[in-house]
This record gives sequence, structure tokens and C-alpha cells, in this order.
Amino acid sequence: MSVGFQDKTVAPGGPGMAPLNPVEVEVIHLFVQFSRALGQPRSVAEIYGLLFISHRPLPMNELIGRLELSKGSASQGLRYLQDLGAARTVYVAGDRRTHYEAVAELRNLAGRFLRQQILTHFQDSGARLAHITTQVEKLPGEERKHAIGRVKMLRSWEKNAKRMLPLVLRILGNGR
Amino acid sequence: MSVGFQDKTVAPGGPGMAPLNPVEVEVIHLFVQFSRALGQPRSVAEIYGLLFISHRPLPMNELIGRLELSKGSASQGLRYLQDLGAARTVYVAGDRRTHYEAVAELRNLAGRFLRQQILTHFQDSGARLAHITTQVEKLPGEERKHAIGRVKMLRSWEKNAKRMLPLVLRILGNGR
DNA sequence: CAATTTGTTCAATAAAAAATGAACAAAAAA
DNA sequence: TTTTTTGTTCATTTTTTATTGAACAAATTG
Repeated sequence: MSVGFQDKTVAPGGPGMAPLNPVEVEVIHLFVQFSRALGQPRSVAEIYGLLFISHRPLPMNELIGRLELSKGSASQGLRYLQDLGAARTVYVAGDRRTHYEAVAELRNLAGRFLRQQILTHFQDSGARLAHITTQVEKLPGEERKHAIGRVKMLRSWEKNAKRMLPLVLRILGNGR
Repeated sequence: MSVGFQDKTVAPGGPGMAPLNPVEVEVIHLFVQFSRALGQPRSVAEIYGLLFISHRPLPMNELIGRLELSKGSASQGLRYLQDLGAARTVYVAGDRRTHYEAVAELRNLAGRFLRQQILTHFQDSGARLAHITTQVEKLPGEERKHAIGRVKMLRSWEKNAKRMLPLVLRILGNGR
């Protein structure tokens, strides 16, 4: 089918591209819902969902065609998933395109995701808390008393959050 | 100070409004960071942060002035926090304005937040999974085999997530 | 009563996040 | 070599989300 010229950003389930079957639709929907709860972009969830349910590795090309994504979204989404360890590349003999498959080990996945989220958002919260602890002493009487209690509370919250992480990961790990 | 006429949407730390002290600034910053990780709006985090560290209940008025919020944001943010159980109203004698204080019991807070997030986003995921389970049987050989495994995996993930919730809440509860 | 304060609602606007697609580069095929 | 395929990057556009502030209502004060 070599008519040449135009860029092949193939249409929805376009030329020679199977439309999504009911199971694929439902599974993708599930991941999209999940992604909303986690604040991840829909396109990434769609890509992961399709890779997850697909019985063979897929090239970017096919993700674009069947999910109606732009090249840009597909490329960026795949990179994001790879960085997260949620997708990996697969060599397919006789096809020069890179193929992708889902990595489905929940333990690693969740672990990396949590770490990424937590590290980017909480980086220096420990240092900040320490700093606040000293600043609090400079407050006038009334306020100081209350503030000291609150800062203690914050530190306790932080401690519990840290205690929780490994536990959460262990439970998730049970699911393989 | 009754010159009349203009709406009192008071300026930053405006007339007769104490600017935020260093401790308040830092604590608010902490909550704002936290809110980003959880995908909550900044204004809500600011309100909660100031209520949390303040040693006395505050009227909406003061939140607007010291945090430089619009009336709308303040009103909506406070309602959101109340619905979540993260803030409550307090009666202050001789002042007709409603005053607010932070509710700092992490167990309830986290519990309600998780429930809210999960219920709104996952509502019918159980039913969906059941439906997928039946649909999978209609797939052609190759695909069916793989899909059955994946669906089993999804069900296992769901089970683990459910197991985890009470545990997480229990640990958080230890912090009072 | 009229004037003022307190607070809510919601259409309009601003800000942030995600998706697009054109421009480009590298590798492979013809 | 030229052409085509495969893929990345990033400025622009679209979509989504959050904030604003004007209009309004209810309660309070004088």
C-alpha cells in the first residue's frame, strides 16, 4: 500500500487497524478511571490499559491507530511508562518497529509510582519541619504553646506516613 | 472605621490584618505541597494550613485578608473542608461572624478523604470487572487465554486494595 | 425602615495540564 | 543516493480545573 507522500497518522481503527474489542474497551476504561484517582493523564492510562490486555507486544503505530492518539502523546506516554517501569520494549523478529508490552508486577509498579510522587512533592519536607521547629520558639506565649503542639502533630504524621509505605508495598506485593 | 459604600474584600494583610508570620508561612507551604501530591486545590490547602496552625478560630474575613483569597474561594474552600470533616464552625461570643477551626484527627480525615476519592472514582469497578469476566469468554482462543490471566490479575489487585484500606487507616490512627 | 455586614452562588476569566501536529533526525529500504 | 519509515521534540492549541468577583439573599444594626 505504498502511495507515498502523506504522513501516516492513521485514522481511528484506521486502514488495516482493528477497532478495540469490548474487553479492551472495558479494561481501558478501568485504567482510565484509576488514572483519574491518581491524577495521571488519560492518554497514559489508555496506553497502559491496551498493552496490559493485549496478548502480544504492540508498536507505537498501533497504539496511535487504535486509541486515536497523536504521535506526540503516544511517544511521551510510552516514555513515561518506561521510566516508571510500567512498560518495556520487546524485539520482534522481522519488524523494525519497537514493540512494547506492559509490566504487570504491581509491587514494583506501585513502589516506583509512590516514590516518584512522594519524592517530587515531599523532598525537603523533613528539613522544613525541622526549621519550623526552631522558628516556633520565637513566637509569643499564647501562640507558641499551640504551635508547639501542632508541630509535634505534623512530625507524628510524617513518621506514620513513613511507617506506612513499606507496609503498603508488602501487601501489594502479595498480589504478585 | 465606617466610611461606608465599598465592599470590604480587604487587601493583603490589609487594613488591620496581621501579615502571616514565618511559622504560618512554612506550615501553609507544607500543606500546599501536600495538596499537590493529592491533587487538591492550593486555596483549600492554604485555608486548612492557616486554620491548623492558628491558636484561635478564624472568621472567613480573616482568611480572605491574610491569605489574599477571593470571597468565592474562601466560601467554597471552607464548605469543602467542612464536608470533608477537616474544619468545623465555632461560636465566638460577641461576634456574629462564623468562626472556623481545623479538625486535626488524621484517622477520620484520611478515612473520609480516601473514601471520597475512591467512591467517586471507583464506584462500579466491581461490577465492571464482573462484566469483563463474562465478556472475556467470547474472545477467540489465543487472546482469551491471555485475557483470562489478566482479568484474574485485576481481581487480585482489587482484593489487595480493599485489604489495604483498613490497615492504612489503622496506622494513621495511631498518630491520634 | 434603610444601611451594613456576612456569606453564597455561579457565570466569566485565568491558570495549569494535557494533547496535538509540524519540524526534525536517524535508520532502513529501494 | 533518494525515499520511506520510525520515532522524538517542543511550540501551539485545546481541554480541564481553579479562582475571581458581581449579583444576590439573609441577618443584624441603628
